[in-house]
Amino acid sequence: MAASIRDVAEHAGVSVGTVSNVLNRPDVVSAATRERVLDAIAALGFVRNESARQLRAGHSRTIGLVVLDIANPFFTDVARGVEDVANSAGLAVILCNSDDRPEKESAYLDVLAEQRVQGVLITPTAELSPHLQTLRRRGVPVVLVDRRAPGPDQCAVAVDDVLGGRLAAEHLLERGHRRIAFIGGASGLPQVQERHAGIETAVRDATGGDDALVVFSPEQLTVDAGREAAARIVGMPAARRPTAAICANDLMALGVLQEMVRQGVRVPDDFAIVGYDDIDFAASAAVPLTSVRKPRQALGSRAAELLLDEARGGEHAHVQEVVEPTLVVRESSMVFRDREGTP
Amino acid sequence: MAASIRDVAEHAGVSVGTVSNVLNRPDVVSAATRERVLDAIAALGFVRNESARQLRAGHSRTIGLVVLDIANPFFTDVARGVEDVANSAGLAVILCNSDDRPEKESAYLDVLAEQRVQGVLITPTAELSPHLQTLRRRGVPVVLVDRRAPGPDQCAVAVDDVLGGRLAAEHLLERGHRRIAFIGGASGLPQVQERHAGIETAVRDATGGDDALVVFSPEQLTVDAGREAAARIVGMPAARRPTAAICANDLMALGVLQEMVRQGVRVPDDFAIVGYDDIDFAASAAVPLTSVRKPRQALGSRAAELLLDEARGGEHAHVQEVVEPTLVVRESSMVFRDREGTP
DNA sequence: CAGGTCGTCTGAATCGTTTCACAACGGAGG
DNA sequence: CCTCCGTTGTGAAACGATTCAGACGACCTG
Repeated sequence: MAASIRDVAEHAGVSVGTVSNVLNRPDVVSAATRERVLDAIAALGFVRNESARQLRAGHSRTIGLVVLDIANPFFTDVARGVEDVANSAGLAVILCNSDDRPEKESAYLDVLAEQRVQGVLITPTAELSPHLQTLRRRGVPVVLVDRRAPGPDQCAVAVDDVLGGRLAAEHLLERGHRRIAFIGGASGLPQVQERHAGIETAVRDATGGDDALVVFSPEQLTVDAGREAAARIVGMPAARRPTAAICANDLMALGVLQEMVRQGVRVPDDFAIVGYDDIDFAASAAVPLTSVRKPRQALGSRAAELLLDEARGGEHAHVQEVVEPTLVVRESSMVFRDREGTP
Repeated sequence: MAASIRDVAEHAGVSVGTVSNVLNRPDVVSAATRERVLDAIAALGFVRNESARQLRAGHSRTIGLVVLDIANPFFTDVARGVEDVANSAGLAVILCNSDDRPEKESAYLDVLAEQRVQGVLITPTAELSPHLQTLRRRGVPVVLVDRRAPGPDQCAVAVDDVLGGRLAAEHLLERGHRRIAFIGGASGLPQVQERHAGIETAVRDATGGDDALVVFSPEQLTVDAGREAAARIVGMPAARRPTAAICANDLMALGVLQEMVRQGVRVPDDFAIVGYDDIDFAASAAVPLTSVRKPRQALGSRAAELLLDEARGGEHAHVQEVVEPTLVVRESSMVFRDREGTP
């Protein structure tokens, strides 16, 4: 059906080797011949067959990216960072969505192995899949994204989530909150556990105990889960009810915000909310969300750079980067006096 | 490096043909031999080489999906629909983001052609790229998503955006609005133009003229663009200032909402907003957005089904589907009396 | 017992590209 | 005129899986 390099060769009256040279090393072929070959290519509508190239080369010109939740804008921003770097290196990205489910993750890792991707970028589910180990044993570089490496034999670009949790908690504690909810997930993601730990430390430092912290662990880290948690908070007796919440991600924070508003709870006057990730929608919520900012796109591009370096071969020093998040204070956690500038 | 089918054959003491049979037609090989081959596969950690399969097969086991803006949750929802269908057919999806730029789109179409994808799903930029025609001439099925087909020789799953625009406009007109802004894009996307046309019709039917409609055409359909348009609206003299806006998508609507709130304009009491697409974030905005709902995920899955049907070969009747959107009324367009239930 | 059938396995051809050793040619230098 | 060299171009051997015609027994049937 499709024209092959051989058809082009015949049409141009040269050998297949020459056509290949025109394609890959145009300088070694004379201008006249090159012209003829190029004409033939245009005439036949020839398009290189990547499969054949890859077969010969032993590897493909793609990398895999496996994320936890494609519906979370955090990950689309990461993906964009990855894409930019990969594209300028002439690589395509195969984007896979594990939905935080180990089976889906494993299935995708198998697909990527069969595709002979040059490397895999992954924000893994709670447990590191054995398929990841297998991949690495086969010599496929794997870089963890938004997750610390388990050892020094692997690259990772992570965020200091203990610090992130601490920043969020200290911010609320400074504003006088003494009953704070942490709305995290039950999946056991270390990122979330670290945030929890950071919050606990800050709370303990400020109050001398854990009593000020109420933990909610919904199944998933979604907007709906945030809504439900908010409903439960509103239903608590006033004496024990938290006055603020730190959410494990902005999706949940938006859910909390929405439910609070729906129930007539004023944000931030009656209830303060701090999110995590600082996705764009956090700033565009009608009550803009205070959030712990991670460099979303940079996370992706940096991880991709490390992956490409490792894939390029040569000496490669594994790097475990941990970037520090910052707190972006917006209206959702400002008590009224702050807005007015009076003490 | 990696074990090939030949290594497996040697290790198991059989021919390569037999190994291939174990992989593809396990029933034609005796249980004993199958066992031996399976053991060898496990022992060597053999993983099929997709490139070789594809080369032989003449096509890959992937489809391409090209979207206008991966940061827009509308498209991630579409992508999820595509993914579900593709995965259960054993196909992988290569997700490409054109950013509404024809050059990027063309570049990605070239990549997809080289990958010998089984088909391409695309929400194209304003002009249909010649690369699309080329693809189709090469026999690669192309299905348009959220865009009408230019002719009957092609599948498409579109939305009746004239109706969508009309629904949005009638809703506002019924509530008494007589100066309405349409915040669309300058890129010339037919979807947006149709919405515009539907709005114009409704306005003309209700008021007998075009005077009630003010059109804004920002460069892009983003949150920021929405914010800027809102700022311009607020800056207009009260006599000419619209009392409501219909936005070409929810991203812009969220931007408008945010800026209005920031400027102290009450939504919906002082200004009503209607978005388009009904992304999840529309409902979770603190002033929940009225929006024109499109079946986002279904759009993707239906398009993928059509593509697979066409790719499967056999007789395939091209289908141009046009689904009807519905208006989801939420708070952002409810005037106060509506909320209270009084006329 | 010849001939046929069935189940199982083999081996070679094939897909389209890249790569590399080598051939052909022309010109420069001796 | 011969040799040497650089420039171009050739052609065949990979890469790894699939497929298909056919080999080979074993078994059945008339």
